[in-house]
Amino acid sequence: MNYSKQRETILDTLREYTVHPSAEQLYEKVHSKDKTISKGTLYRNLNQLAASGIIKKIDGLDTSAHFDHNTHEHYHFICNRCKKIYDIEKEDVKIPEIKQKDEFIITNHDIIFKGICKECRKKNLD
Amino acid sequence: MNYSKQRETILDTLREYTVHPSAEQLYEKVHSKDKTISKGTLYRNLNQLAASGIIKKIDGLDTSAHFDHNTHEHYHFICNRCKKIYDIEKEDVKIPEIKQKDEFIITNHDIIFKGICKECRKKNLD
DNA sequence: ACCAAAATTAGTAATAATTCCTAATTTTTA
DNA sequence: TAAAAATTAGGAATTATTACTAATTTTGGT
Repeated sequence: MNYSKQRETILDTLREYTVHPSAEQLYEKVHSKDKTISKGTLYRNLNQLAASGIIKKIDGLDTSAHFDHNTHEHYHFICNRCKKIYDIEKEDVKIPEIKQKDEFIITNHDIIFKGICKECRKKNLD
Repeated sequence: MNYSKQRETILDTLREYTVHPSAEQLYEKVHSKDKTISKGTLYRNLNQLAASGIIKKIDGLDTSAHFDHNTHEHYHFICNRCKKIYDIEKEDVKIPEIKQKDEFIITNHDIIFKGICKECRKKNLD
């Protein structure tokens, strides 16, 4: 991968997030820094960065992909009400182990927990 | 939910699958039975059926949602090469348990395993 | 069975997320 | 510093899905 100013801006911007933005959300922020960066460039770079393992692409959270600069293995929780995405540390989960039965070579797995977050639960009690 | 002939056809058709078709794949088959069923009707019904727990909607497998008539809890494996989706029985997985720390009320979770399936592995050895 | 209310439909338009295309520019190589 | 390779902006195209509307079907009470 060659250097490009645009890719640097995109990666830097993603790294400012503690949560995991969608491409659209990231675009807003990237665009506010550099008006000339196009969506094509954003998507291309996010996919390249994910393919080379520098960032992570998370599917299945909602209708769009989300991106995460935190590459250490961890899982996610999405609140069904507010749709916010929280990190679940791997240390807090008993990691699933699968009896492979010679059927599959499993290289990775994602766990997505769903439910109601503390904040939304509180709101409901008012 | 009222009865409708279209919904019956859609559900019957989904139940013919052992794998989990996308809406598009299902549409082909449904359409071959009844040319008048529209995509709008298909999507609406799939979402209604999923909302009422009669079927399951699986996100995060690829770019589209997939649907599963098998409502007993189980996980999925998707092959990175052929993109086929296999069932992983819950009995074959040590279920993850999370230290909730009072933060979340977890109502459900999905696990998606990724890797290479047996068939694709074989092909590579030829 | 009959009828009004509610639910559902087909078909199409609209939207959202993402990829593709192309000519121009930038980066790397040597 | 010039040629080759990679990357870009911007817009068109594609894919997946939802929204809209007038017509039809289903349902529950009589």
